[in-house]
Amino acid sequence: MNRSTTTDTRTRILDAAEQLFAEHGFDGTSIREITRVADVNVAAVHYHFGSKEEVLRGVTDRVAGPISDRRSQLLEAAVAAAKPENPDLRVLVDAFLRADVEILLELQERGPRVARFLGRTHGDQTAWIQEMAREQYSQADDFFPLIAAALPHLGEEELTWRMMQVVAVIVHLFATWPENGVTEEDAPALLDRTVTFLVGGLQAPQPDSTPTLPARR
Amino acid sequence: MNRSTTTDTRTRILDAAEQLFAEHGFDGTSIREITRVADVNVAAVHYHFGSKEEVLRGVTDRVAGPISDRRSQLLEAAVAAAKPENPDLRVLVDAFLRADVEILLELQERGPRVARFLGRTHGDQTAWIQEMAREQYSQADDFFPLIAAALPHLGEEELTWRMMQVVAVIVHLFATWPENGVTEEDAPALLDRTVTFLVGGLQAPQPDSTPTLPARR
DNA sequence: GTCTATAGTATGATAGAC
DNA sequence: GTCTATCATACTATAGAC
Repeated sequence: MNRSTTTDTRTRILDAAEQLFAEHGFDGTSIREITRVADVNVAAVHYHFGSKEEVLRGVTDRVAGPISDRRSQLLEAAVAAAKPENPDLRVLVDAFLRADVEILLELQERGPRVARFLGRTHGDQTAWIQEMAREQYSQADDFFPLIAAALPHLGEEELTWRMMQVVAVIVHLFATWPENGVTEEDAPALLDRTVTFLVGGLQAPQPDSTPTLPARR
Repeated sequence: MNRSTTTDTRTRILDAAEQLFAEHGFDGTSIREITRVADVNVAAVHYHFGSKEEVLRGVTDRVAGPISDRRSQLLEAAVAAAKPENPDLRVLVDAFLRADVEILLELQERGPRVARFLGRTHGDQTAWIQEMAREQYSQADDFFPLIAAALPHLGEEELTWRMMQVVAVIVHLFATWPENGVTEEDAPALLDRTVTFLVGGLQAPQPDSTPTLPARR
């Protein structure tokens, strides 16, 4: 009773693609490599997905769903717990990142693979891949007004710029996720240090000089 | 008197490769695409460089030299100006980033191309590309002890981790460098906001929880 | 749904004339 | 140093039998 009899073709393709995209990126992975790892035929990939692009979309979809749900939960909880006039930035940034980390832990040995897949996909500079990645994390935008309220000293343009750097750090965190995974015990420390660094950057004073784009006055 | 008569083959190959690697990355660029843009023959690339890998190395070498020199100068200046017992973190981080930005400005219309090339190369997760990129910026390590002295409240492991995030932000800054470039007037504001964010993160308190790897006591 | 076979094209690299 | 021609291999994708 080996893997190829217990798991259906579509899932085996997704598993193989997830691993290979994580290791070598989209351009660095060929359909034929996927078929070799998945132990399926070339035609099977085109039957189930239609193209290499759609395989990437399939892998992304499978991963984004659970994370998205969890993030929504944590956002709701953060909103419920927040004192509207005195929002706690640390709690917000923590909730933002916690969804990913918790899902990665739940995925067990698949966690590192998914972490690096996310790092690769969100770090990719190819236009359509970037769009796809952002689409699937659009509800992350819901955090923006809350974080903005916690940082009243920042202009809107400055905050937007800083949030992009926050995302860059998180993406880098995933891209360099330890191959052996992160244990349940280590996760809180990882969250703690990351949130501490990001909150420090976010809370820095508004720079004196005029930003490149017109900031809110 | 067109370009192909005024510029030698080797340089035309480097120019084309720099542009294409910046736009599509290493895996996304083929030698034949390079030859089309450079208006040279396939064999010329192999004559001058030997392989696609060596072309990337050639582009990196050409770009790294001037930046490396400038960074050394700025480091020296920062050391000379520093009060040994009270080092100014902001000056150090500024000097670290300023070398790249100044060279990019001097490169004029080639600047955005080089910025994105650097972003791509340093963001690439492929092992040999990562090694190559780090090799060429090894003198960046000279900043470490100075920055460490300015942050005595951080354990060594925590500081190492934070410096990796600093580099990640800078790499992301380059990868998303505006296509139209950054004007001489905008550069100070860009430096200012980036340094402000990074210094904020670096100066955040040491996290309470035990880090993943043993920290210095 | 799964397979073989193959079309049609692109790839990195090299040999050898000039 | 530069070129044409070509090798050997890889690629995405599809047609058509079962």
